[in-house]
Amino acid sequence: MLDIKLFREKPEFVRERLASRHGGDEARVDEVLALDEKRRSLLAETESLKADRNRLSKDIGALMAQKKAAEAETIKSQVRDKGDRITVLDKEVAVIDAARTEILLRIPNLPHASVALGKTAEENPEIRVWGSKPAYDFTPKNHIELCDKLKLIDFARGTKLSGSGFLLYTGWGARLERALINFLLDLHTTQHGYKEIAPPYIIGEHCMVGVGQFPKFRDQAYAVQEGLDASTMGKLYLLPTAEAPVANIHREEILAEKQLPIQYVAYSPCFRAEAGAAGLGTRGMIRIHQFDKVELIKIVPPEIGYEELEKMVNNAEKVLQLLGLHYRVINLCTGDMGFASAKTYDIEVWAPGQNQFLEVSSCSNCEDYQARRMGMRYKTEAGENRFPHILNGSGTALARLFVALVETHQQADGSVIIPEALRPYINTEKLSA
RNA sequence: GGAGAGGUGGCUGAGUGGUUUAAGGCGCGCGCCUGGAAAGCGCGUGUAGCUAAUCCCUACCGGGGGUUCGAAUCCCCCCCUCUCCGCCA
Repeated sequence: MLDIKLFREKPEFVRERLASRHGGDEARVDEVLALDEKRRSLLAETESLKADRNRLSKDIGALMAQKKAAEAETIKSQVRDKGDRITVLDKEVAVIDAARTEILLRIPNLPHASVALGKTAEENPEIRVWGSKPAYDFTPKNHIELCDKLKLIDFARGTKLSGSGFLLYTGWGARLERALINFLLDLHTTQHGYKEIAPPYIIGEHCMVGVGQFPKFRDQAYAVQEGLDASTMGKLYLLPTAEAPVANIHREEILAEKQLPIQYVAYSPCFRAEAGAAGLGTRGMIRIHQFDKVELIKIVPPEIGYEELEKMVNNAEKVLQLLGLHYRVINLCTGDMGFASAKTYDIEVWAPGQNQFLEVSSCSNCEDYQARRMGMRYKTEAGENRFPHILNGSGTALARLFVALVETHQQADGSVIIPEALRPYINTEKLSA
């Protein structure tokens, strides 16, 4: 969440930056400020009453020790009234506090100054392009046809098991998926300096709040089971991305500066309800309820947040380069950015069978927005506690990578050539029927 | 799932209703001492809120609620850890 001090000190700035996103949230700035002011004045009154009470209670203690029970009783009756008033005020403060927090949790991060102003995806600046669209002397097939013919995926039976939006990988398809996961994990651990993490796939609500999924996007998550809620965890949910557990690893901790930067890489399946999303219900692998992803997380001092973001994008690009895939990097404009992000690069890979670019990676610097929600800080050498920048990026998403791979490297006869870099993981040079 | 024991600062470990304003120790920082160091001695050493403020004040002893003038301490609910039993890949 945003720093409440920023609202007090630069309300105009906050309004303007919020308006540059989807718009609408800037109206909440005044609500926050009104609640904050109310809260502080109540707090001042409550705390001075508490100070009185503490002092008088101490006097009672002293009188009791001197066996002056009658005098003690006199003071007690005075204090009792203060106590009643304190109870009332405490409740008022709690209500206002909860309301203020509720609003703050629903206000998105502010876009970084370098982010282009814009409303829709059409206004996202293209940053760079790698390679070019591959040429074919035949009409390239789409992945659905290729996967059917090569029996990599059994779309019909996947739907039979779990409904539309779920995939059943079979034979070489399952093998290819596993090979890609291992390839990605090895690349990022051995070449890019990330530490491998295998997180739980079922996570507490507080993790979802921490990364900014909740409360706003609650309807996009799969809840595991009613009645299994724990008081400190809240309900349990299937993770929508490994970002949720992994970014939260150090929540409520104070890290030492020398521990930073921290770099984690984690494979996990990702579960998304995709309520109301376009493109679901159609066949294929582009938008599904469960897909695999290898996620990159960095926790870094604010000074290097943006250089680290550039490095992270490069780390993700390396995947596509090694697999011989054509892609472009775009910078999301203010109106197209995700909730918690201050700056986001998307990587889109070319899928010849679809004749379109597919988003396979989204790399964001959330600055201290998530760290505040999680209570994650680090102590500098000078002894100051600060919020670190938390970055997340896909390195990369699997189902669409699978699509781009088979569509790009397809041959006239419907077979698929496996790129050199992937062969150690799959033990074949070619997938054929 | 059942039974029992626990959860206190960076660590260790006291504390069963009132000089606890969380003792003592370790660690860490500063100072004294020293040719220099060790030892010794002295002072300091959590988080957050409020604030012009490192002063003061308020809150925080796993989490939440309650009793009381006053709760680390008493009561209730929950979470977690450990040991044993049960179940189990």
